[in-house]
Amino acid sequence: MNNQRVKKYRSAPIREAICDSLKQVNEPVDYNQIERYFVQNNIKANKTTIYRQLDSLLEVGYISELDFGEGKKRYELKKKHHHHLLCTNCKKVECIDLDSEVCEKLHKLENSFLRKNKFKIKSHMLEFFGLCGLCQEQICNKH
Amino acid sequence: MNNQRVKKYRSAPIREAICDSLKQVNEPVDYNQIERYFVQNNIKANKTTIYRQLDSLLEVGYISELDFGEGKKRYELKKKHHHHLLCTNCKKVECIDLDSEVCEKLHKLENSFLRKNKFKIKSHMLEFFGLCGLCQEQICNKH
DNA sequence: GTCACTGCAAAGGCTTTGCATGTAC
DNA sequence: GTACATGCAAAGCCTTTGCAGTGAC
Repeated sequence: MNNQRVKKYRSAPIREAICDSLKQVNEPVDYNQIERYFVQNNIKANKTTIYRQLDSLLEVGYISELDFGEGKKRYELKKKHHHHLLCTNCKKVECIDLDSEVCEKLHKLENSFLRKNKFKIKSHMLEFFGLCGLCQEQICNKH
Repeated sequence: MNNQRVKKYRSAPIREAICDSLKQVNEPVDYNQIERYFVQNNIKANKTTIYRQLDSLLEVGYISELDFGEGKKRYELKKKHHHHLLCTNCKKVECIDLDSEVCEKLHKLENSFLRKNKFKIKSHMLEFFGLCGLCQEQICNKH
């Protein structure tokens, strides 16, 4: 039983433009931000095409898909495992690295799950929610 | 400036039924599972009403809303801070407690963000994805 | 000639909004 | 009589599907 479809990717301007748009920023972006990039750069593309090329990029593992519970997905270039800070006020997302001590603890933890819960961990998601510097100021000034 | 709307909740059978449905299970459930509970128990309720009462329950902090990137929300009775194991195959969600050492590390970390990134953490989300015991067996047997 | 790339229109899934009725306090 | 509880229909948002044309290999 061999399920591995071998898909031959061809040159695809839209796909490359999506990659460019993701390279522009250091944060996970949603569909709308990608569309905005296309408009600003005079690139015409259909919604369907963009979503399909995002799928292709996910398939080949060039990008990652993220969900912060906003009712939509975000995408970012795949890179070294990291985490995010999401400002619940302005919705800005920052990427952060955790110090290795914490990561090590998490990985040890994951192994222990296999023993205790018979659960084989494949990945985890650790995201932080709060207020970025700017929003803290703004909210304090309101009083 | 006082934004605090004082909402007086009245007796609401639908709201209570939602609570009952959540008490039945020890896992975060989605809208469909709540609806199924209603059908099974011969409770008639409109979709809108259910969603609105879920909002009310969120407002008063009786339940929590969760998002595992499934394109829908899950709800659970609010309880002591904990985390989840989500089986990527059968979609079952288990609640887990982390040992206090890990939690402490995470909280220390959160405080350090305020100093380093000027980011005031209000909450975090740590969820694990993998295969539950049953699915591991099933998938192994396939070969 | 197969299959990837693209577009258009439509549908699909989950959730929210608008409007209207009934009813508790 | 205000405002909460409920229902129905419709819309909204994000995403996917179906069908069809073009073009690369």
